[in-house]
Amino acid sequence: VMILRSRFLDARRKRRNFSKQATEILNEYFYSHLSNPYPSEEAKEELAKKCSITVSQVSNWFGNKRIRYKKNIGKFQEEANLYAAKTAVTAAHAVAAAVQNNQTNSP
Amino acid sequence: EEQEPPGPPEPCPNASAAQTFDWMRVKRNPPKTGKTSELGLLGQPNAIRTNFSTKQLTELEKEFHFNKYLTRARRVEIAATLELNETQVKIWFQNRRMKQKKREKEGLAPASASGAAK
DNA sequence: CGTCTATGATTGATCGGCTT
DNA sequence: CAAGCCGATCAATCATAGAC
Repeated sequence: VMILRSRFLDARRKRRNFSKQATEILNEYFYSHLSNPYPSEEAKEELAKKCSITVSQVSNWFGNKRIRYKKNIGKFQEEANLYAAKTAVTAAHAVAAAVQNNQTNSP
Repeated sequence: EEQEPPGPPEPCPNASAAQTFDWMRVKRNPPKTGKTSELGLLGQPNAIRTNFSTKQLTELEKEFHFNKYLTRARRVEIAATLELNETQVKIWFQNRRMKQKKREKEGLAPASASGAAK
């Protein structure tokens, strides 16, 4: 039938994939908050700024990521471990810095 | 009717591998908006996303331009004219308002605005 | 260059919270 | 207490970018 529906109204869907770095930042947040990957409005704004995309795009990204992740957890296992290791290193550095700071600043 | 076919492919629970958190189990109830299926089936709601026709969307859009909010009477009238449920019309307006708000907000400072400081 | 998959966006409808 | 609205999210789908 008129399956030719909105052929031009959807023309705006000329999307462009996000930069590799933006995806990197979004994934880092997603996997480091896997127990509750729902960034607050403030967090979304911050991520949007870091990724140079809009807040809506950040929302879309998380929405798609959450649905697709739970739809096939196995498919993201590799990615999950990759980012888990990365954030672990970051956390370790943070702890090290904290310890260092604590020793230097001993009352 | 929910049966975990085989064992979840995750025989390795240790390590930092992902667990199954609550948000991953969230399941939405099927839509009950659709009018009772015309196909003889009794109380079986459509349970599927309704596809609005171009004509219906055009009319809804026209009405929205006239009024952002509907009165009960107008809603009944439109629902009848477009052969939709009052709920579907109500929801369409609700979503349309949110869409407009989003659009206004985005098309108002795509470039660097100063204010980020908060 | 065509086919298949990954991905961003759109949207009807649901969920929880608050207001009327 | 029921009904409407908001804001966020879900879930299915569209259409294209990218992998092969």
